[in-house]
Amino acid sequence: MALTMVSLAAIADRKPTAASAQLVAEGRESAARLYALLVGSSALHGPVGLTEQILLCFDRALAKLHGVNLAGAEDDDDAAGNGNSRKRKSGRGRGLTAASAAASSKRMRVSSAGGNGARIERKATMDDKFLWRKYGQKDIKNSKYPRFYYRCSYKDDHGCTATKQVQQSEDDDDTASPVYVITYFGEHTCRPGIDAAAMVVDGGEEEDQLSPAQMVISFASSGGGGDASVSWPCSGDDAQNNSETSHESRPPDQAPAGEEEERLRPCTTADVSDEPIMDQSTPPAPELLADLKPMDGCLLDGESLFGMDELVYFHELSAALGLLDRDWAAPV
DNA sequence: GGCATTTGACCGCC
DNA sequence: GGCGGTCAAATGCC
Repeated sequence: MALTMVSLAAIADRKPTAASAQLVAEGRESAARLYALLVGSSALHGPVGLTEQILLCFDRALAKLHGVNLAGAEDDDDAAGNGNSRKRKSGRGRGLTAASAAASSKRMRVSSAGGNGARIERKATMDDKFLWRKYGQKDIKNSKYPRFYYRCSYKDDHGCTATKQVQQSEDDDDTASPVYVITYFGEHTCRPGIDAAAMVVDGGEEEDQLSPAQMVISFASSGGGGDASVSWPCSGDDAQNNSETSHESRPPDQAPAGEEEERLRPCTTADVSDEPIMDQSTPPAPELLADLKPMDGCLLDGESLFGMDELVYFHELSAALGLLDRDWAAPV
């Protein structure tokens, strides 16, 4: 189940293609048929709930494939600067192998409104509960901004292999808040039980880590105008360490009038229910991630975070997109 | 002095 | 040879 959801999220974050959209649509239709069968069996509440979640995730994937930015997250390939980081193939002899890098890479996006570039960059990209040490910087071909390389400060002390790469997105040049794409590699062995990368995918599902998961997190501002959604494949307790996620953070000193860091909170289920999901503008301070409540229904241990009205919405959306047969069962 | 950062050089893959 | 990732000496900061 978790693997399914993560895969769907991964699909959803890639650029839409007719082929992939069709595949997702077909998968969605199959899930719908399964749902219809399960609904016919009154004693199958568990499977029904799971199927509902599958349908929701398909809907989200389809919506993204067709440019409906439900999660407010841009394509991470573009965000990383023409996708170079995605194409990482060689781990080099001294570093991560290609396999290990791909196995555990997790990405997230962090934005921060203008101002002191260096300070903001650090503020926006370093507050993830881990102590990082910069060990390199590299200009990336066809990318306007350099890529920064960090490793866990406890690499020497504890042999911690966790590393991360930070690169400013070129997509947001025209905005006041630069967006940083953070890619995590390896695991934090310095703090047993905590792994900034692995946290993204549901714990214990090794398969999930065999390919970079594409998680999307967006945040709403309580002040309005900020919409939000989160695709969160792990429990809320792990929220602070989620990576391969997208979120934007706007430091308080650069926040628009009336916004303060304390108000920058991740959206909750209620946020999503109340507002249409199109884009995020006011992200939380990373430290606030610790208090995040995951709101995507994908992997929340049997708890669907979407109401059925939302399912209908996605159903209608998919139908409007012309991808799906209209006879698949969307429960109301 | 200790630590983190910077930056040119090096390595390995394609 | 180009490229991305890492190393390690030099440098800066506290």
